[in-house]
Amino acid sequence: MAPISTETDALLTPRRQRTRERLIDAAYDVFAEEGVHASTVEQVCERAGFTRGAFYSNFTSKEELFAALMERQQDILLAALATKVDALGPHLEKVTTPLDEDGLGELLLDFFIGPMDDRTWCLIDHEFRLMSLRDPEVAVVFRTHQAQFEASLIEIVQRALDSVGRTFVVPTGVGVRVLGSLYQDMLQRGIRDGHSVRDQADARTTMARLVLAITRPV
Amino acid sequence: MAPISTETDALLTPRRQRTRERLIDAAYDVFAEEGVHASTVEQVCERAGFTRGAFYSNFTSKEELFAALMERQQDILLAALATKVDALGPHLEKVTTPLDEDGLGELLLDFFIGPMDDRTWCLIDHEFRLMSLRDPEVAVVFRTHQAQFEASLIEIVQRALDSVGRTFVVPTGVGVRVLGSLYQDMLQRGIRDGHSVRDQADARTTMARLVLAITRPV
DNA sequence: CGTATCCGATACACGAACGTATCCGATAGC
DNA sequence: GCTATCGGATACGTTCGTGTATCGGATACG
Repeated sequence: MAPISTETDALLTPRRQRTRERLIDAAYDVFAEEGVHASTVEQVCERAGFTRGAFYSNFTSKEELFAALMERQQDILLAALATKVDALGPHLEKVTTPLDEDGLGELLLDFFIGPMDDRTWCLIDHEFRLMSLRDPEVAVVFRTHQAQFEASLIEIVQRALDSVGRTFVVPTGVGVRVLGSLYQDMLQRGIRDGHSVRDQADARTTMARLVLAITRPV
Repeated sequence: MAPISTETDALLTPRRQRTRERLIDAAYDVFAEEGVHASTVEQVCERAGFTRGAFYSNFTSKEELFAALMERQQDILLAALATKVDALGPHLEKVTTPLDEDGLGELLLDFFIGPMDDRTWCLIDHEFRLMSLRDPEVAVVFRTHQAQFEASLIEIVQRALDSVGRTFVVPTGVGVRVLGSLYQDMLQRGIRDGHSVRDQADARTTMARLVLAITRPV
């Protein structure tokens, strides 16, 4: 329950950095499986192939490790989204034909899927949200991440809709949130039911229909 | 981490029942504030005004207590929804005037709000969802609850829409899930930002606009 | 090749939560 | 009103995770 602080000390020997990375990698899996609070420092170290000595040499607490983990994941996520934005440039020209449901669903789901579809990430994200509901200090961090994420997402969805000549009938921010919420919902159902959203055909068509419902030809 | 079993032993003396109730009441608050795993049996007992002796006389584990808690809340929730369904009978006649945004938003939010708007419940529900993502056994219970809840909600929303002469342009189940997802999203934002959804005017209009977007006159 | 430093391993002491075994008071039945 | 049983309190031992203090080996540098 120590306060979360993002201490990115730039002066780290390569060896230290590698150790930290391995610990964060391990935490990513362990936290997802067991839950952050249920996880012990020992478990994380064991999976990383270290003892607790290594941990306390690199982090002061489990909370600091979690903060470092979230920071890293946020960077990865934003980078992935940035890549998708770029990839959308060429895509934007291709779709000039009248759109069909499947095509649009495919198109949009591809942008939601990828950065977010992983079961492991979904679990950690869900717990992060929960923490942010309890702890105002975490809420600050969460809002920051969320804002950046949504900004990227809005840009992507906006471009995607432009490319097929449609526009939201609700404020763009709301539209994106609606799509995001529904996607999350389906994703979690998938996890509970033990199958990925990827191979869930009706998820695609559901998303596609919703998009058609809350957009109109420009 | 003991398996959750719903042991509703009907043969309980009044005294035992009261003790159980008080423990569950306490758990409701403590679990919400601290999180289920972070909470200790001691904390729950302290808030309930008992010692651990009382607890272990009534429950075998924290998990069993949690199961009993969720069972009770589900009953309360369904009862509240049933009441709302009934209350919708008279309401159904009243709205014959052409609907306005605010009116519809008000109408629908009133049905989402009430059973779900409580911060405490939101926290516990969120954690329950998280548990269901990790533990298949919990997932079974969650799906059951969720199915009953959605059935009630669908009935309510269906009636409400009938009363204003509109119908979904997406499958009803999807429509309800979309509304529910967005509501949850706004609710959680409210908690993070420290204000209730109740006094968040734009939440109402946002919901109203979304409803108008995904429905059409019948 | 020797030495100093860094970093992870080992060992230990402490505290917290658990679960149980036992005790004692209240309540119900006769 | 006396007694038996029930239910919650008390007290204990145990386990588990933590954090720290110290040790030992590897790596960099002269």
